[in-house]
This record gives sequence, structure tokens and C-alpha cells, in this order.
Amino acid sequence: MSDPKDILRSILQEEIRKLGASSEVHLERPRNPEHGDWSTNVALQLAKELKRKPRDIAEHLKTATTDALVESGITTPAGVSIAGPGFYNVKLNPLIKLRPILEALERGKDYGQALASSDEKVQVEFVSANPTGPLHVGHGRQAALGDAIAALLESQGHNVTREFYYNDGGAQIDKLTRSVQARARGLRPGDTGWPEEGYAGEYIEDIAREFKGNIEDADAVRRFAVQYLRAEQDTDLRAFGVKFDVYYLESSLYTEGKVDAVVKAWGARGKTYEKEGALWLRTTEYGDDKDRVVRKSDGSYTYFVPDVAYHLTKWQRGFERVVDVQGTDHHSTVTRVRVGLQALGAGIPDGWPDYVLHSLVKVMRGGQEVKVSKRAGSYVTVRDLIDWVGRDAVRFFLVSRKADSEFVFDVDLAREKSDENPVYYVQYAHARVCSVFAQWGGEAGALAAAKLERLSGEREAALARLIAEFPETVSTAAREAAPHDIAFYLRELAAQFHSYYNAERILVDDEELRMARLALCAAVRQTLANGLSLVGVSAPEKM
RNA sequence: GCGCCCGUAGCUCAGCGGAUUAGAGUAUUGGCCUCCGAAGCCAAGGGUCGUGGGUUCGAAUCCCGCCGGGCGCGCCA
Repeated sequence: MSDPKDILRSILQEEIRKLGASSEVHLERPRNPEHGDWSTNVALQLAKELKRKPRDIAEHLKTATTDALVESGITTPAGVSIAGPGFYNVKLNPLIKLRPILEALERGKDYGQALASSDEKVQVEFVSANPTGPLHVGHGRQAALGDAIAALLESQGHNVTREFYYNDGGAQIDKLTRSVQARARGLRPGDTGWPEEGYAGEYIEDIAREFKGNIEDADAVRRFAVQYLRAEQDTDLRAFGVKFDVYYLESSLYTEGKVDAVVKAWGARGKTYEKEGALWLRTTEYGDDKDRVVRKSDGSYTYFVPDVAYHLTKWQRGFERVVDVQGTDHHSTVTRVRVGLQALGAGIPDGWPDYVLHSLVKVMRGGQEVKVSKRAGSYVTVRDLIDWVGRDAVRFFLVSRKADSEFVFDVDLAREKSDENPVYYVQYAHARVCSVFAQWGGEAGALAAAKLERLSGEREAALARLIAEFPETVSTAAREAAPHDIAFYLRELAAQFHSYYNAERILVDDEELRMARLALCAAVRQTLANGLSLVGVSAPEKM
């Protein structure tokens, strides 16, 4: 254990245990630097538990822990102080605070990654668009979120699978097929004979034109259309820099008998019953509002049966943690899937899998909401966004908000190649460091020997502090499946660097100081690059 | 009607397992390039944290009501 925060926490926790109390030590960064580097309100919490004055408890903690803290080398006797109603504040030794700079340099690309690797198999399922049209902005948000969440989980040493599930049969595909056939016969949306709720986008015409077989052969048209749209979605995903490990076909669940098996398993456990010609599942036993139909009176299954069958395969494939990324418009399926799995009695934990639900995206341009895309007809596509603002901006913007908040994508702002654009702001910081190194022209390896104690400025301390926080920021973001933490962190690190850069010269004549500052800059560059990589954005050396 | 989510500066949003003076960006205003990239920096103004109660020594943060917005409540997927 070398992280001063961990040392501090364990020493405090030990003392609290001796007091016979159980409060958890929660350390935080005080906003006000006068309150030191770490602060805890644990004395105020203990006040309730021990029925003593918080200030007295804090004083006791101070006298009881100072020796051990000084012994560990992280602070001095004067570094521990009590303030306000009973806050326990600690000021760390300056050198301790600079250590993360070397750590970032030593670990390089791995800085921010967990030290211990776990073999836990986890899966992130996202996008999962049906092959009935181009990907829309909502899919874009899922792609950006899902890929970043997967990267975050990988950073914690997990064995991550990125999976895309899609329905290659069923009613929607029939509708697609009929739309293509109608187009091929010269019909247009709205004409008499155009299929009800047919797909109206321009891409339908492309498919109809490209199809060379017998248009009356619905099977052939369907296969062609699905293959065509799958290829198109893949092209967009590639342009977006997202790769999947597994594409799972809904149809395979039927052909492999997995859907029937689920229904049979429910039946064997007495969880189903016949009513009004349909088969029902007793989901109310697991807290659902009402029982759900699993087999319609026409003999076909409702959509949620294959959903459950699909999730059962995830469990059987050994994924201990599964994160499904979906739009909030699907949130009713969350309960159904979980309940359906519970009803199988397969030993799946309650509340499995995890869901990240995101609100939909509103695209603004020129002060107006953009609703239509030429190609798709009724919605803005991922391709539109990439064409308008570039891949990096799309990805950064789409992960820069909490998933469950509505998102207004300002195309004009994202197009802006200036200080107004947060993507460029972060990338610019990276390019700036690179530029300094290009001018310096020395050997990066020499930086490991830099005399960091020469970094005595407040801005340097602030940068070192941010660099030190990176690993914890990553692990928290991974645990919470919250990539926006990374976007905010990057913004802050870039801001601190720009501020430093404007205030101090890096390439000074004093060689010791120069090397120390370069070491700091190299750590900043590495951290920026690692963070950008987690959210799928490039870290250019020049721009 | 019921369920879930959201309501923080003009605008877009962080913070929400309670705590020492509510934060960014943008917009507005005023400064900074004979000097490592001004795609940058520094500074100022701007908020009764939707609203009314409650719990607490202490609430943007926890609980309840109300108002406003989103989504969902199919033998559609």
C-alpha cells in the first residue's frame, strides 16, 4: 500500500475501531486548500454514535493518529489539523504528492488500469439495432456509451465481451421485405398498395435497385435486404471506431430450440397457465404488475420470450456481470427480463443483469431541431453526425453527459474548431505537450531521473494531484458504468495544464527544473491519452 | 390514472452513499501573443439548486406532497 489516501484511511479506521465505533472513513478533497489535501467528517458522524462532541472526537483522532501518520512518511506533525465543527484535515508532504508523476511515466499506457487483473467474464451488450435501416443518433449514443463502458471494465482487468444482438426475422423484417418489394415495383410511400407502416427511407430504394434476383421471391429479398443493411451498419460502426466481438442472431435462439426450452422450463416449474387461448407466465409472483403472455393465441411467442432465452445464454456462457445499454423507451423490458430469468430458477442472481438506460438525443443545428435525415427519412443517423462534426467530436459529446439525462447535441458547437469546443480543448492540451517535446528533442527515458522536488509551484501541485486521482476516477467510472466521469476529468486536467502552460515556461535554462517540468508534462500527456482512449477519442500529436 | 427518470447561472450540464464560501462550459464585459502552438490564459458580473413541508446540530444531496417535462404501461418489437 503506497497510496497516501489508503494509508490515511486505514490508520483512521484502525483508531475508530479502537474507539469501539463502526463509522466508515470517507476521505474527500477539500475545496479550500487551507484545509489540506485530505479531509474527513468522520468525527461528526462519530458524534452521533459515541454521543460525544464532534470537536473532541476530532481532537482525539488527531492525537491518536499523528504519530503513525508521521511514521508512514505521508505528513508531518503540523500537517494534521482540526477545523470547523470537527473536520479532520491532513496536509501531505510535498514529495509524496509528486510521486504519481513517476508512476504515470513508468506505467505508460497502463496508467489508470487496475493493477490486479481479474478473470471475471463480463459482457456489454449495446446498439443491438435491427437491420431495418441505418443507425440513428440513439444508437450512436449507445455505441459511444457501450464501447466506453466496455473499455472501462477492461481497465479494471475484466475479460470483456462486446456484443450486438439483433433480430433477423420476425414482423419488422417482413415489413422491410415488403417495403423493398413495393419500391422495386415502382411504388412510393403513400401510394395505394404501399405496405402499411412500410419503411419510407431513401435506403429502401437503394436496396430495391441493388437487388438483382426475382423480386417476387420474398425470402431472397429478405436475405438480401438484411445482409445489405447489416453491411451498412457495420460500415458506420467502423467509421465510429466501434468493434464487436459477438453478433448474436435472434433467429438462432429459435433454430437451436432455446426459446422452446425456456417455455418448457417455466412450465415444468408450474410458472405458466393457459387462459383465453394463450399461455401466460406468472410474473406477478416476482413483483410484476400483471402476468404476461408468453405464447399468443396464434401460437407464436411474444418478443420477451426470446429476450429471456437470450439472457439465459449470457448466464450460461459464464458472464458474471452483464451490462445492457438501451434507450429509456425500453425500460419496461428490464423488469420482464429479470423476472423471466428468476422464474427459470436457474440460480441467476436477483437484479441481474445491469442496465444502463439513456434518454434520447435531440439534435440542434442553427437553433433548430433537426429531425430528418435525407437517407433515413424520419430520423438523424450516426452517419449524418460523423459527416457533420467528425468521429472524435461525436464520441466525446455523446459520452459527456450522464446517460439518463436528455441530451441536446449542438451540431454547431461540435463543428466549431475553436475554444468553444470541448473536444478540441482536450486534444489541444495533448498536442501542446507533444509540441513542447518536439522542441526539446531529448530522450524521454531520461525523465525517470528527474528531480521532482524542484516542482514547487501551486499549479504543479495541482497537476500532480489530478494525475494522482486518475486511477480512482477510472475505477469509479467503471463501477458506476459512467463514462461521463472520464469526460469531465479530461476537461479538468486539460484546463489545469493550459493554465500551467500559460503561467510557466517548460523549457527553461535551469536543466534540473526543465527536466522536472518535462516529467510532469509527460505524465500529463500520458494521462490525457489514456483517458481519451477510454472514451474512444484520438489523442493527436498535431492538429 | 399507475410506474420509472429528470427539473441546479440566459443556454448546455457536473455535483446528489448530507458537512467547512453551490461548480464547469457557453454567452456577456474587460485584460494577455518581440516569449515552448491565442484551437490558449487571466479577471468580472450572473443561481431563494422547480415548489411546499419533514428528518438533521447541518439538506442541491435523504423522506412526503404539489407543479413542470421525458419515457413506459399490448396476445407490437
